[in-house]
Amino acid sequence: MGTGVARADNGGTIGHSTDRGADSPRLDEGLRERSVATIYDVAREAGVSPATVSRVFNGGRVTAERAATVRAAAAVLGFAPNRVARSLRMQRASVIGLIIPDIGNPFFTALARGVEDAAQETNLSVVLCNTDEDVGKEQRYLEVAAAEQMAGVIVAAASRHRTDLSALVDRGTPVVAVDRRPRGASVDAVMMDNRHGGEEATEHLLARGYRRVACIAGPEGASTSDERLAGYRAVLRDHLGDTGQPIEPPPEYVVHGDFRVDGGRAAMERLLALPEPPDAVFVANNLMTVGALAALREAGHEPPGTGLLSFGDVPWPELVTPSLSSVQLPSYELGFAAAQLLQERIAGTAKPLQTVVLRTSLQVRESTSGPAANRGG
Amino acid sequence: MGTGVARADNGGTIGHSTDRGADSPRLDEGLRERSVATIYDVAREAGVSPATVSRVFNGGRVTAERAATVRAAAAVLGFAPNRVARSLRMQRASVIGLIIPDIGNPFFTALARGVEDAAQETNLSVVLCNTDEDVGKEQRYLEVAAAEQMAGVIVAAASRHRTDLSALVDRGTPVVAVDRRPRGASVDAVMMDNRHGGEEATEHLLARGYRRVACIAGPEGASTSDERLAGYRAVLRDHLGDTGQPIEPPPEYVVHGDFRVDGGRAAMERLLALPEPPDAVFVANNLMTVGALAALREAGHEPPGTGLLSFGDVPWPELVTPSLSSVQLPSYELGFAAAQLLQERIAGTAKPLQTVVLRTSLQVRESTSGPAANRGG
DNA sequence: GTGAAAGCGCTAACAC
DNA sequence: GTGTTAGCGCTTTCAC
Repeated sequence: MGTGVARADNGGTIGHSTDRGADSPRLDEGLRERSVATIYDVAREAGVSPATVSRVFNGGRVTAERAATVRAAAAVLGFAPNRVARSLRMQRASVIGLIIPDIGNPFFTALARGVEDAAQETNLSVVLCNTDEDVGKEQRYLEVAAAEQMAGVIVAAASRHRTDLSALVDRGTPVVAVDRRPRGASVDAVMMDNRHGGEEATEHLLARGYRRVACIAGPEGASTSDERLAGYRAVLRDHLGDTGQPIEPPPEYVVHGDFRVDGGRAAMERLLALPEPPDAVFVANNLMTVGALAALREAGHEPPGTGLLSFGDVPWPELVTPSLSSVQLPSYELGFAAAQLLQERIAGTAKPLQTVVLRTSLQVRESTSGPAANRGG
Repeated sequence: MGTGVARADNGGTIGHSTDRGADSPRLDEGLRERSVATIYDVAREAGVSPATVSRVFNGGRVTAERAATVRAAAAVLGFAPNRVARSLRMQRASVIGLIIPDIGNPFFTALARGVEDAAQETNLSVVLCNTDEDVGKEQRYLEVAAAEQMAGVIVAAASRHRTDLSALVDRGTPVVAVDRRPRGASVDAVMMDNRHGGEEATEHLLARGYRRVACIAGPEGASTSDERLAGYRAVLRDHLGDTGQPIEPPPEYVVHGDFRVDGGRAAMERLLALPEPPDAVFVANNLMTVGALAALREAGHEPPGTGLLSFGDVPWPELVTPSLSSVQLPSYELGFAAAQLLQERIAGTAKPLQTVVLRTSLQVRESTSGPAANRGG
């Protein structure tokens, strides 16, 4: 006792107090910090038990009058619940992790916005971790998420084969994969219809009169890339040219890049060096399109003379002339849906694992208005 | 006691055990989760005390042999320290928060990379929070940072006047302001030399022969904007024109935007509507430059005929033709320095508060190669 | 509806 | 060097 509390109706609350006099030993030797109010302080101030304070802040059953007293006391003391203690007790933090491979890519930042907005609806805060496409860094973040007992994690995996979600899955932390699903992981997933996007893109190019349609694909083995490429291939296979004959693009018309700017540039340069260069190119992601466009310009092949169609908008599309046609990706929606799914799991739904697939849509702009031969003719 | 441990040399370790049989009550009613090993489990497995396990994982003095035993036991059990419990005990989490106003702006993403790289050197993980320039959202994140007992926070404030760091400062959490320093906050800061950048930009424009130099400034009251504008004004005031007379730009040559794309466009449109439009424009941030360039193009005033110089590179500069001259910002370095400063504070340095100022540098490209009148003459 | 009390998993005195 | 032990601040039975 000896805490010298004025309220007589509360003398019994002992054992905890934030009465840390200058003589009481502190945990840290560093700067002397102002002490922070705990539920025990609030309880004493309000003349109730700590349990009641806890109930007030967690929607337990407390009489309105008492609740008001507690809130007032909390306000006076500037009390805010200690989330660390709460997490330890609950075995679960009020935080969800969002792990993305490239914070500089607007696709992922839009996705992050979707996650945040969906998480807004509950009390979960979102923390963002950028792996820079580095599997090691990603692994560390996954372990941190587990060790921090995050309520759930949304992950756009850096690698389909090497990303290992087991640290989380093993301890029962809900995980949702977005955009890319790591091989063999038993988790919910939200993806987009890459194949459909590739088909739509290729069909559009053909419809606009381009005849030698190439594809700058992503890394071989990446599921997103493979599916986009499959869409491209399927359309070309089914397409009959002006002569009524199927168009068989030479195998050199498919080149693989690395989903980055320089890879796109190199790929386009390879394409342009071909004996018969393509008259249109479908590029499998936005960053490679930036590089591809640069290469096209340097070679004097500005779109739409050579058609250019990007899977996903390039960053700041308003900067680019001519404006670039693109497959519009549901990036925000991907994030939003993933966060909703995750929150269902956190709430404890027992539904079987599910995969949600969102559609892309085509945005036609200037860069695919038709081959040079068609224009002015 | 009833824990059924095989190791005879450890029968005394009781009170804790992760022996959660199917009949023992669990905290959560949801999915039955696989139990996670604790230091008590490791201690039992290794035949040592929990304290020793803790020491092994925290660099305490333990004999090499014992340490090896402990590590082996930990490996067998798949033990990873529970960071939540650790944070509660230490009154400090192993996490630093980075709060930025716009995750879509490459300036801030580069800054974030700097923070991450600097934090790599210690065991602190970085969690990123995006406030979307919304002071309310920012406030919530600041409170979360406090409630989560983050070891420190780096914040690029959404507002100079309304951002309130007191939740953190009051509890003694180290805070470093980057890029913008909230008014009256007693925190370390890492800024760049905005005024110098504005001066250098304006001098360059004059040196290239532009004579009617305007400025699209940021929001009035934003310190970063005010300083850039002050640099612009100072140079014009000191500059003598071809006639030996000072150049007095009309007051309409300074227009304020909102640091966003649309604001830049609107500002440029106002400038172009003037009876005597400027022949060069210094734009106080990258996003407004995007809008300004669009307006310029629509009006048929492509740079460099009208000079355009951006404070900070536009996103994906390789996309833009003509290439844009710009004041290069030390964004990565800003983040790196901020994280270093923060880590010093976390380590407990007692240095007085400091403000680090980093220099900008000018990158000359095509958009400022000289006014239309000069070329070809 | 309310209070007492038992931990969540860890670290840091303190004793040996 | 190592073990014992007391909490960090919270939530949640369990009793009343």
